[in-house]
Amino acid sequence: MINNYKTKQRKIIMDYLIQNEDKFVNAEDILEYMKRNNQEVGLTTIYRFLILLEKNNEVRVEIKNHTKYYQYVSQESYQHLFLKCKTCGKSMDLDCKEFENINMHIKKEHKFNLDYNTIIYGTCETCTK
Amino acid sequence: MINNYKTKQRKIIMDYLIQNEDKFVNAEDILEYMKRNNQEVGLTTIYRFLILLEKNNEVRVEIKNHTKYYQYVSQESYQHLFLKCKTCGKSMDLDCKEFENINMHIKKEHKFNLDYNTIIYGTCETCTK
DNA sequence: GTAAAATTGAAAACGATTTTCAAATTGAGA
DNA sequence: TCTCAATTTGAAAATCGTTTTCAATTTTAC
Repeated sequence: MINNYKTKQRKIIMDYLIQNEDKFVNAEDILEYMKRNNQEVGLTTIYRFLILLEKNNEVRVEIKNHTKYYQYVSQESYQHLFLKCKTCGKSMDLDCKEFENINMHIKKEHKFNLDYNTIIYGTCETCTK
Repeated sequence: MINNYKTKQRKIIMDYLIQNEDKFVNAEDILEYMKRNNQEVGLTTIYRFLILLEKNNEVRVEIKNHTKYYQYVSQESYQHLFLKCKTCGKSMDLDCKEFENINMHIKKEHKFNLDYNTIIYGTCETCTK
């Protein structure tokens, strides 16, 4: 949660990301929002800021068709596993309790510390049928 | 395990992937191997075959710096979680027994069927220090 | 053996992202 | 508040992995 929102442009981008916390958006989505709202933010600036957010673990990242999609993650200090259906895109957090078990097992037995905001892919019940 | 290896080109690519089962390789790696061994396989063919293998769940896929890397997975019918250190690249399968618990929990409580060969990222013990 | 289907590969196109570089903005210290 | 250094911005150009195109070749089915 480093203070990266000093400039007008970054504040606007952050607003958009927070407004759309429930979905994954890409640079183009952000640019279009800017245009619709007559905000002046260049595409280059958007890309640069997204890279910064990624480095700071403030977003989940997903790549689809050679395009990066971002989802803002509010509680930066809170570690998650995140389930996502490859078919319909539906997604959910793995509840904290179960996550702790998995995390502990992996830490103790496999000597790995899971990343923040890892996305695990699968297929949801509806799409499985 | 569909029979996609009818042609000379595909056989050579498969040989290379199986030889390098322990690492992730990209299209360029495969092309260079071809050149070194005076095999005639075009880059387009390599890309096309990799897309096919991905569709058939015969490879694990990882994207790094806008480049796709592939790792051949021998037992196609066997579902894995795969841990990978983001820093040093070291990786390992999550052992079957523990995986079953996680898989069951996710299936029952969250109504999700995990993908084959999902990669989970983290940091290994050495790199954490 | 023959026609249809699938595969190949060189070249061109694509397109998301990054780089460049000069101008504008912001921050820190006087 | 002024000043200079550091950071940020953005338009345009470059990058580069991947995909498309299309004609030629190979494979398959009957």
